[in-house]
Amino acid sequence: MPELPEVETTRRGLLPHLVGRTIRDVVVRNANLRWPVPRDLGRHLGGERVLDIRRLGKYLLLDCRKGHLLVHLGMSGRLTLVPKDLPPRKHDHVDVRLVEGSKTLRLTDPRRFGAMLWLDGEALRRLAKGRRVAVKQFVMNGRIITGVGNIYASEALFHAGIHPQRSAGRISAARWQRLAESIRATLERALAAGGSTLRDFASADGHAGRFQYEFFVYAREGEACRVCSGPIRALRQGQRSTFYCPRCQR
DNA sequence: CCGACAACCTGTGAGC
DNA sequence: TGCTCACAGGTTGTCG
Repeated sequence: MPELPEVETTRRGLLPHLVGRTIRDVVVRNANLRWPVPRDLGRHLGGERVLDIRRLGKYLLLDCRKGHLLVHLGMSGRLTLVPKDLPPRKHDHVDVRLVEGSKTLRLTDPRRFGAMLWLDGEALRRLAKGRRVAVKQFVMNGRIITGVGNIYASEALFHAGIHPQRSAGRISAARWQRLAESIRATLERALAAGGSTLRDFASADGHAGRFQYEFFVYAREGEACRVCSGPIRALRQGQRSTFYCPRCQR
């Protein structure tokens, strides 16, 4: 019966058992859910550590370094920790096995309206295929990626070495993967620094953020690139300012 | 823009 | 007991 309270209850139940744990591999017994479960899920997830578990609406996201495991419980799905040698029953479609410990994360779903997908650079590349919109506007599109705004789009593109005006559909798979990881890493570093304060942001206890001191490009027009020493440039895309290094970003 | 509806699939309970 | 039917938490895409 997974409506929001059920999904959130699942998230809270899994959190203390999964965060910090490393995934060994994945067993897909039946890939026929709402969308096919990727056969190579184990290749992506094997060796990845679960950094956090988040909920977006009724979707669950297991955050890892290289991507995110998206789970939807559909109409009849359950995500439970079971003893690792418990034999699978009829509707136990996927097991996510952990490196140490005695538990396995098991997806059960009789009606198979649920979903389990791996979100990474390759997923972004597929969404971007054929699209001529600039990559910066693409990553800021809330229907594609949630939560990437103007500052962090510029910073992440710099770290991925991608020019902000490049068409989203003209970026190679390897560079999409680099960008996906760079977005996650940039957001995490900014979070650790308490966010960025340009003029008005303050945290709940009234303190300014500190990430603005770690900017590589944002609001640094004319200053020296911290990597190549060339001048940082600015431009406008869709009424928003963009900062980039023309030498480091292609 | 909206609402209606179909599609995906299995299990359960009601009614005959 | 056994069969058929309606209906069940969700999401997405199409049609009017």
